[in-house]
Amino acid sequence: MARTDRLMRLMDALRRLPVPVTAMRLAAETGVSPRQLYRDIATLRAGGALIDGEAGVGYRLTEDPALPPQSFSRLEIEALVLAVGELRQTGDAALEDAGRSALARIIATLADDQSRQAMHTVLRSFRSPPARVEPPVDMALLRRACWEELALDVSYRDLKGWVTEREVWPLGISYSDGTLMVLVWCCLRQDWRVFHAKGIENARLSGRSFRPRRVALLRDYAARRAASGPPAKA
Amino acid sequence: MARTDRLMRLMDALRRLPVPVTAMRLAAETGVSPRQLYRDIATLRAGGALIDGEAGVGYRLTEDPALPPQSFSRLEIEALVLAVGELRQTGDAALEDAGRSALARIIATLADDQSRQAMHTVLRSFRSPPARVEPPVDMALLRRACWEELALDVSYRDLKGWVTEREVWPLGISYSDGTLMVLVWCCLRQDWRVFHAKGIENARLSGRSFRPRRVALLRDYAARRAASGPPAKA
DNA sequence: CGCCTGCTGACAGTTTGTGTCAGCATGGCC
DNA sequence: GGCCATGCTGACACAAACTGTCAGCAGGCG
Repeated sequence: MARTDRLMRLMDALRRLPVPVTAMRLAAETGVSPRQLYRDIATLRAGGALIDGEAGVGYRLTEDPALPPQSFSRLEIEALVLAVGELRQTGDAALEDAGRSALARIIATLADDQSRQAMHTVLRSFRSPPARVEPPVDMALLRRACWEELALDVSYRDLKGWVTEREVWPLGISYSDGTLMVLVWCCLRQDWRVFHAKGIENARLSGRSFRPRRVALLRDYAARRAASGPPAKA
Repeated sequence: MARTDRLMRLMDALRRLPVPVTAMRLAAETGVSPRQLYRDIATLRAGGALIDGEAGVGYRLTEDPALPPQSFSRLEIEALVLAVGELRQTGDAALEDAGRSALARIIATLADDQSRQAMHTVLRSFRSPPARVEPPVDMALLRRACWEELALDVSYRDLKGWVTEREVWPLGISYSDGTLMVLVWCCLRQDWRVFHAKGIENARLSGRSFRPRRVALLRDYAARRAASGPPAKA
């Protein structure tokens, strides 16, 4: 891949050399004819690089959206920003903070200062108003149980209002349509169930850990759902 | 740059598709003959990618050298998974794909194999059922206008049903409470407005680009909102 | 064994990349 | 204005790279 490599070196030269830098100089730097240099510049521009060229002066690298191989595309960052913003709706503050923190770290790895600052600004601007709801249940406990594969004893009030006591193996937390949900293997029904978090009135560690492993159970669940449609709603 | 682009898509496919994945599948995914797929795999390997291929089984992406190692906490990863899952609700397929792709890349950088595979399983298990709504408006156009700072002429139907024609400067896309929203500077009202995406009945580039820059406008918006509460709803 | 799959070589056709030459447009200088 | 340096584009021919087709080998799995 001689060409791709050369384009990388071109970008590097644009960043490194004192501005303005002439096409002739860049051509020498990358070992290519002036004509080809112009073509390479065109390629970079087509790829999103903002290279300012002025007749009689030279080139200036205005912005470096180093999208390709290394970093994230602009759309990907935008998607993550939007997605993390939605976490507020879950009412789970720890989760939201974690999302913001992860996102901040991702943004910090962006190549150039300018897009980094731009994304930070966007991130701050779109902070949605409080409007947060109380987490219906101890999400931290649920998460810990998922990760450490610990069985839980829960009191669960289903959508009809009936309360039952069960041992469940929590597999994951999901959020959709404004509702926090927990996927569990229900030892009472010997089947998968999706509990609404607000229905979990009491949850405590049973002291037992469950087997098979969480990942294996999830795989089974995914396979079964693929075979027979969505599961019953507990 | 067809080839380089295709190699990127190949990497993405390797990260995204359930393992193991056959060469035939990857060839179809990248629109290339099986023979060429083998050549592309060889190219990626030459570039440092650790792709494990086994006869009779398929390919497995072992490690992703394209990213600096980043360490995320388990909770952070969980938050991102949950957040990205919610993107489906926006009805914007491009956005959702970008989110999944970014997430797959992040997960690929996780230190140990075990949590990586666990997250992949979780990611796949929780794929929510289709249930997708049509994007109410050309989101790609809106995004492009935001990024390239291009003014738009829109027909907007507000919540009372009144339709107006305006020139707006789109600043960003937001999603909350099940509704896609677009923050704009409205040239008609000379003020910020938050448009509901479904109310934008027609949007086309006016041919003008706007100043001040998007980031500066967003900063102003954030500052003003901090001073005087949320903006009017157009 | 038969099948699926990864993997490699060879060949031809096509595409792409490249250098050379020519010319136009623009900004700065005298 | 003339002049020069420089960005930029088109045309053309040659070279290099890429790609599909065909063929064959090897390893896992039932």
